[in-house]
Order: sequence, then structure tokens, then C-alpha cells
Amino acid sequence: MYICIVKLEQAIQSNKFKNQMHKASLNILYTAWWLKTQMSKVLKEFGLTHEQYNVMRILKGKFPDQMCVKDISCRMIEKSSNVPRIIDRLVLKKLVKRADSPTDKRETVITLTQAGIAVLAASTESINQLMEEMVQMETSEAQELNRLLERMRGTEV
Amino acid sequence: MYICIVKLEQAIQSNKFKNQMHKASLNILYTAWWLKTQMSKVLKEFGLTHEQYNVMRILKGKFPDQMCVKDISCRMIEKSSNVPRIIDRLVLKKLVKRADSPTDKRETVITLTQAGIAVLAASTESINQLMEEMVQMETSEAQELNRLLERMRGTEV
DNA sequence: AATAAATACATGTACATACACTTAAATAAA
DNA sequence: TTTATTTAAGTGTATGTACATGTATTTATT
Repeated sequence: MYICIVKLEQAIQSNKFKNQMHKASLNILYTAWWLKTQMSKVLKEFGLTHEQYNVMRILKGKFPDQMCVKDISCRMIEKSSNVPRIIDRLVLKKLVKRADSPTDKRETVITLTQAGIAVLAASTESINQLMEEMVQMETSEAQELNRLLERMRGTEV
Repeated sequence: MYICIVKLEQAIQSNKFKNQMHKASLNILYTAWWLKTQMSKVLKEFGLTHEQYNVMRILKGKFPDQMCVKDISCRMIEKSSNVPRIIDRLVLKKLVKRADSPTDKRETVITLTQAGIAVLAASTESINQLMEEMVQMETSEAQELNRLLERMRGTEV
């Protein structure tokens, strides 16, 4: 049970925005923080961080194939994440395993373990449930939101 | 000069989205990361991090009045930021000064220094310029984006 | 074939986040 | 007034980010 502060003005106690665009950029940063915080609360019950979960989701996308670090990296939402170290922690928890690549000795290849698959399935179930409870939005609205976000990023300078 | 990867599908090399809502949440996280990265590149020229800049902007909002740590904290975009430590670094760079509160001995009060004001003004100028070059968006679109982001957060569970 | 360049990953450091805990001071309760 | 509670700030630790550097290996060049 939680109450969400809807308005950005309340959330950051300010209404001094240069223009709607400036407000939108702060709104995106705040909404991303809010999303991550809500999701992290759920993931914590499974002993996972948001980033560890992201790596596991990526691995699942190719499972049962192995993936090398760079292929995981380029699929991360936050590109400058330090994937080797996130993997270190997943290995310690025995949720993934790391091995030398047979084709390229520079690479290490990663796969989910059976434990990893189980934890991922359970946590994904909880995350999906959270999203359904938390976000009440029409598909058409979500679609428009996607369009506007890509419009925002979609320029060449 | 840079080229921005517009589409989320390209950015995270995936098109397996549960639904538009799921895609929208990834899109927000990715756009926030993209925004922060672009802004950080500019701020780096001034020796500032994104978070240090945020604290300085908040201080400017009340200048020349002093602000205590909790009043800064509750205005931060990312609420769990550790403001005392961000202030530590700004003090080291002599961009803000810290003093004991005269009215409440538990509090410390913070103000921008003259150097802080100058650095903030110059960096804000660069940030505004970046935003204008980078984002080509109509006011009406930005307004709609703000509406949808608040719609997304606007639920009680 | 020998050397140079590029690539893949790991590691080091400064900064930040998330969260628990400590300490001192202010406020409320007895 | 004394004690208990709450509050403000600071500190400690694990994790992550951003970026530079190191090391081994592969690919390209001569």
C-alpha cells in the first residue's frame, strides 16, 4: 500500500520551469527514479538489484545459449553499466555461471543456472504484478508516450 | 556532433515487449539515462556531476537565503541521494559553504559562494544550449508528455 | 611470419545510491 | 522537570556508474 505523489511540482517542491520541455526532462528523470525505486522494492525480496535483474532478463532472451559480456553490455538499458562486476555478484549467488569461450579466448561466456531461471521466473511474476497494480494506463496512451519519448531522442546534432 | 539512436529496439537490441506499457517503462529508463549522459558531458567541463548541479540549482532557488540539508533533500529529483556527501564535495570545491544553523543546532545551513554562483550560471547556460540543440519538440508535445508521465505515476494502490 | 592495431574483458578510482545505524539536539509526554 | 520520542545530520557498507588503464588475444598490415 503506498500513495504516489502524482504531480512533479509536489515531488520536487518547485514550479519554476523554464518551459514545458525543461519540465518534461525533469519529469522523465523523476519518473525513472520512481519506477526503479518501486521495482527495486520487489526485487529486494529476491535478493536482486535492478541491474542484476536486467542482466538476467537479457540472458533469458538467449537461453539456453551462452552470451559473452559485450553482447550483454550492448543490451543494457544503462550503457555504461559495468557488466563484469554485476556478473561477479550473480556468480557469487550462483544465479549464473561463467566459462571461457571455446571460440575466442578473450571472451567469457555466461549462462543462467537452474537456480537463476527459478529466481528470474518468480521475480518477473512479481514485477509484472506490480506494474499491473501500479500503472493504470490505456494501451493507446502508452503508445503515445513511446512515440513522444522517441521523438524527444530523435534528433541529429 | 553526435548521432542519437532513436528507436528503443535498436538501443537495447530487443523487440520482445510484453505490451506497450512494458515498453514505455523501459523507454523511460533508457531516455532518463540518455538525458543524464548528455547533460553530464556538458557538466564535466565545469567539474560538476549531475547531482552536484542539481543541489546547486536547488540552492539558487532560495538564494541568498540559506537552506538546511533536509530542505535540499526533499527537492532532489532522486530522493535517496545522500545530500550531506554531495555537499562535502561542493564544499571542497568552494562552490558552497556550510555553517551551523543559528536556530536549530542539529541543522547545518548551506549557501552558494560567489564562485558557486558563477559556475552555476555558466553551466546552466551550456545546459540550456544543449537542450535546445538536442531536443526538437513542440511545446504542445512536451505538454502531452508531461501529462502522460504524471498519468503513469498517478495511481493509488 | 613478424609487427601493429583493435578487441574483450578485467581492474582501479572517484562519485553516487540505497539503506541501516549513530549521535546530538529539539520536542512531546510523564 | 525529567524522561521518552522524534528529528536532523552524519557515517558505514554494499552496490552501481563513469571513465581510464591494463592484459591477453585476435585481426589486420607490412
